[in-house]
Amino acid sequence: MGRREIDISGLTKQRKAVLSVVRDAGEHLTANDVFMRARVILPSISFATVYNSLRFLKDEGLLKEIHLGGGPVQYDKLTSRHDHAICDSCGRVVDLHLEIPNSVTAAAENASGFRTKSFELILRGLCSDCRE
Amino acid sequence: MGRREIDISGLTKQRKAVLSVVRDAGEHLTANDVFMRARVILPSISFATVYNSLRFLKDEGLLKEIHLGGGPVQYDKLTSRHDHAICDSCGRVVDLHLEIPNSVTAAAENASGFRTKSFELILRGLCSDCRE
DNA sequence: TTTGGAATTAGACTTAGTCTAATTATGGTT
DNA sequence: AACCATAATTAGACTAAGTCTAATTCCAAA
Repeated sequence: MGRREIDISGLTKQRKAVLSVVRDAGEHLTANDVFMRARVILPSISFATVYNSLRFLKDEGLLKEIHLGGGPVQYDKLTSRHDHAICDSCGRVVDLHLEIPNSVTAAAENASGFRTKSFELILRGLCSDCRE
Repeated sequence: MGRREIDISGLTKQRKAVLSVVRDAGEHLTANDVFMRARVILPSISFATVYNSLRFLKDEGLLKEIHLGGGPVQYDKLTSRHDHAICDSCGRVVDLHLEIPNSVTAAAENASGFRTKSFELILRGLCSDCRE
């Protein structure tokens, strides 16, 4: 419904490089990580272009920004709705695919008076490694 | 259970000032807001002390840090578990008191293998003002 | 092939927060 | 009261992350 079609082939080579860096990464990347890796593909790419491209690609729905306490913003190739767990000790971030009941989001809309665009549950705790 | 007792009267005057600023505020404050207001009470207080005090008070459980996408960290006098809604357009943050079913947090622990210390649902959308 | 808008670039700039080293305050002991 | 050890505070330099600006380059359509 209403979701605009994206023509990836029409992206500039810089945007294609940035997108492929995020898509090829096994984990979430910071803007700086993306910059480092994009330079391997396209040595002349600038820092600002990486930021611009990440914003553009996010606005187009081709990738997702994740904002978690403390550190820098991370970029995620997984664009469908999902949640995150963060380890308080080592900072590891894990994707979670939780079913949040409609009753919860309905209550949230109701209580806030907001029109929901997205929602996310964030769990903070200790990962299995950090618990010993 | 096991929650250590806090003796507020034993706080330094700087920490008391910082705490009272957060407690007297109607809304969430950034560290800079706190600094500005604390200076009214205690003109000699330094920026670093505000940061140190906020960290100390957070560690003692006397206030809560809230990290939301983009902007600076905000400080909240409300220390019990609760959720937040953020307006994508004006940045307004509203506290929500949602009941998150145990089944959801259990699924999150299960899927992540994390030991949960806290969790929060963040709703992003448009507040009633910004929807016109 | 010119031209106008969009994208890119380099680098200065800003914001938010941390770190360090020197100083000051506090509580316990004699 | 004087002394000591420890903790807290201070000023200001520093860092990290990201934004902004102005000049340049690219590209598609006339």
